[in-house]
Amino acid sequence: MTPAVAGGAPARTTPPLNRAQVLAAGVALADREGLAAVSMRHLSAELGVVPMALYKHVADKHDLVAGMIDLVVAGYAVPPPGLEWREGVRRHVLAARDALLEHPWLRPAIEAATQRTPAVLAHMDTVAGAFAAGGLSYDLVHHGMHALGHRIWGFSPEAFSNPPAPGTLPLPAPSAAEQHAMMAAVAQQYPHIAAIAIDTATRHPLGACDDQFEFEFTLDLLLEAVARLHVTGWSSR
Amino acid sequence: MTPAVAGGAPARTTPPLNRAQVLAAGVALADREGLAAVSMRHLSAELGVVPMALYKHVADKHDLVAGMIDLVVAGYAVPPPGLEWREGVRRHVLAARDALLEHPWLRPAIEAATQRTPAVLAHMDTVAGAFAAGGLSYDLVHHGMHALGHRIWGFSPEAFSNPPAPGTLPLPAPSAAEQHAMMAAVAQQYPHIAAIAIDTATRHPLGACDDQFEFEFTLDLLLEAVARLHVTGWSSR
DNA sequence: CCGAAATGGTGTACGGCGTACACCTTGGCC
DNA sequence: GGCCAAGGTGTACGCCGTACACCATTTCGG
Repeated sequence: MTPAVAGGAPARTTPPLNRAQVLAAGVALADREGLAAVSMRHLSAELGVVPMALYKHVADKHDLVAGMIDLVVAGYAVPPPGLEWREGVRRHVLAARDALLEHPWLRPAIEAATQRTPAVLAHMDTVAGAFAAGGLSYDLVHHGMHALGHRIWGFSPEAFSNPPAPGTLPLPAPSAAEQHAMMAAVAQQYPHIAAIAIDTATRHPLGACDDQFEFEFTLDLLLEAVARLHVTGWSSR
Repeated sequence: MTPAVAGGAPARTTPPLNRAQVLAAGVALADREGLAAVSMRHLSAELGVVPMALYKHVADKHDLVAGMIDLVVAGYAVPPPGLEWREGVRRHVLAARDALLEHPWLRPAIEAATQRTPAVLAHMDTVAGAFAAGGLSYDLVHHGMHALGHRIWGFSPEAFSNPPAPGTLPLPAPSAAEQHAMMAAVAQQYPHIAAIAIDTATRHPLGACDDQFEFEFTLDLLLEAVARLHVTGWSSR
């Protein structure tokens, strides 16, 4: 009742939430249980609060995940200054990839996102700046950025299947004979895919594709191709 | 009552549905109203049937959209045989792009998909075959396919914003003065993006990016880079 | 110091979603 | 004629996002 000091009314049992805490909790929840688990109800429970309380801090669900994306993208590591431009761009992209590997939900979230948020724009600007530091024309920077595409965010657009994804296909493992029969059938119908699989198996006996290698392979392919255009004075018109 | 001929009982007022009809109706609905409008309830209503009836033809929602994807991908145009390999791959990818432009929902659907279905595998096999027709090693074919990534399906991974998307931002258009102020602020914070925008504006006075040009630019960049690796005998090990 | 406003958490309710489950009708076949 | 599978129905459940009215606490200008 009396104003200050202490010992009076319960004041406020817990300090009020704020947007940053909500977003951080969202990121933590997505890291732990996946993007699908980030519902307003689930997240609010996590914060010991009723679902509608979140709407005091985020406009709606889209704003929530946009904020989560922003939070992670703002944390992308920044390479040291003064690098040769190709190395600079390369480091930026690989730094983004590092963050992305820590937050597997980020990729689908970015793909589904419809708006560009501040940190996201800032990252794009930074990468464009890394190109421009090499003296490339903004025309070439522009097209080079398009060529990198989502690689700017740290992931490739994979046409080949992702790993089965946790929670999918709890089928009993097929027997060895069944596996053999299936592979034979696949080889019949998809001979080139089979040939690739065989080639890969002989080259890397233990596992499937090396994602990191594929990523850097294409990244360097693109950077080299852009560099070649640069030295030959390419222009889009 | 009596068996055959005609004129007896109403028989069946409508012939029974089948999977193909359900998938086709799903594609048509997605074309018309977008992927979000394809719910079991909505689609079933479209077919004059109760929601649960669809489950007699489709295992679940995922199976439905997988089937829809399969249906469209199976319809990708096939270039004439006998082309030089780069041109063959190029045509396959551009044919995929054509189909994709007719079905804007396909891109998010593919991105969200978790399983590879038969037509999808067949398309991958076909493209791999187009590479292999040029005598490229399967090692290089493999990495070339990874480099193409989702371009195989006809779309690039665009880091730059998609068009605002129908049904978004019904804000009143900002006044000219407001627009000017906003652009100035953006130019302050994102100087390189601003520089790109200015360069593009001077180069193509009328519109934003030419998506088709960007797509083919990167496609050709990659094909040329792969071709260069091919002639120099590249290998991943 | 008081009262008003702003801030932030609550409770209820609605319409939509995917789908499990039990049921019923119809058609074809022995 | 009787059976069975195929295909359509009806009901119900538990999720989802969020509109809206309400209440508690803090903050702040007069």
